[in-house]
Amino acid sequence: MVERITRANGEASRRRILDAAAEIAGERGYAGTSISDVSSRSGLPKSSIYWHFSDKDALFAAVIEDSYERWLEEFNIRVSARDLTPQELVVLLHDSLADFPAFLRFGHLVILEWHDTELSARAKFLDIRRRSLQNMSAMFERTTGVDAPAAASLAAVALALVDGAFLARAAGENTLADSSALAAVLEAFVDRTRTI
Amino acid sequence: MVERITRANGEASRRRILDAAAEIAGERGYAGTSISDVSSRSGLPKSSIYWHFSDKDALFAAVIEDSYERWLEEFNIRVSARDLTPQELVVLLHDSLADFPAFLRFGHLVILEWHDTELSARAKFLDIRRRSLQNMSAMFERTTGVDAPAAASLAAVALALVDGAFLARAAGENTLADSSALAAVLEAFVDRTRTI
DNA sequence: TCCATAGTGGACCGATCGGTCCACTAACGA
DNA sequence: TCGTTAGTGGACCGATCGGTCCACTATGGA
Repeated sequence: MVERITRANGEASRRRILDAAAEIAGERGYAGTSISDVSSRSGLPKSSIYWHFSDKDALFAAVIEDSYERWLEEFNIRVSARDLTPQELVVLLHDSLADFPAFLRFGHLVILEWHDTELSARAKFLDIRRRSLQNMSAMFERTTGVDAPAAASLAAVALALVDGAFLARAAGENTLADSSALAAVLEAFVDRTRTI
Repeated sequence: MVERITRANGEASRRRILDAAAEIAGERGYAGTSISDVSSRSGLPKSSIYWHFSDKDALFAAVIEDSYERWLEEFNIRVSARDLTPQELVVLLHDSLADFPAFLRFGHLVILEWHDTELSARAKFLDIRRRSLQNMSAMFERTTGVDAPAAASLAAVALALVDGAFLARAAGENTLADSSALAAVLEAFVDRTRTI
């Protein structure tokens, strides 16, 4: 039995739905995004959305996964398999997220949004954050030479700075639009950590 | 003509509505909070809500203003009219926001949430942020002795750290639950700024 | 005491919500 | 060529949305 070839139309439609949903969800959050909105922005009827995804929860879980993968792909290109110092990493994170903001915008929203039933999208995003913190921590241990607890603290601070700067951008403030300020902060903190 | 005394019941109801709305809005955001939810949590009928507030937009604008004032009152007690260094301020901000999270939770949500019509709550929160940044900047100029641009950069970094740490707490991470890490970061950055 | 008014209770409105159903088309394998 | 199936179009569902309306109660001032 030959592997069934997926119809070109089906895959393309799934893409259009995910793109439209990611766009709107990054602007309005889970509760603020209606299936009808996704339908009209993607140009596909609601029945197509429910054919590709079982329900709203599953759709937005797929949106998180998909937009994360698309951002990660771009990010990995910029990293190009090097090990990075905290200040290098924070610059790459900041700049790549400024170019592909949909992923983190929706991510931040689902962190803050609670619902009666736990959202799959939220669980997925929290898992991505947890793994990212671990990766950053391990990398910082190698590139700065500090011990594991100090590296974990560095990672937490780096993530907080990136999140905070992203929020400031969303608020229309240009105070941290330049990533060099973040790098300077982390460099000072790394030096302080090393000398103690 | 004697000033008309407001009925005790009316003011108390307004309070209950604002408290209920702030609670739910901090969990679900603007779009995710329905007037029916506010009605049942406050125990007052919808007609009472619409008697006290003209519409949903006005209600949540009042929620931002009110929850800000209540947090600010508590914060000012802790500050006790001193001038603070960046590291002192960030600790007080972090801890007071951990104790009164409703204000910033909803604030972050309305930063990220967009709507067809600009939300009054969002505009109010952005204005509060702007004024806070100015106040922090002026204070840091006095307490650290750096020049105005450096003080503004310090304020932006301090705010980003507080926002980022708050988001990490909302995500259930305890990596930055202790505010001393934030203080250490800012102290290192202040020293670095001074010596340049 | 009696009227004016602040505020409550609840039925009700049209629009929209998430989701279902089913007829239908187009492309594929046999 | 023909039957199967992936995928589309659109009508439709009950529930809930933000908001309105109005009868009603309770209270304070005259």
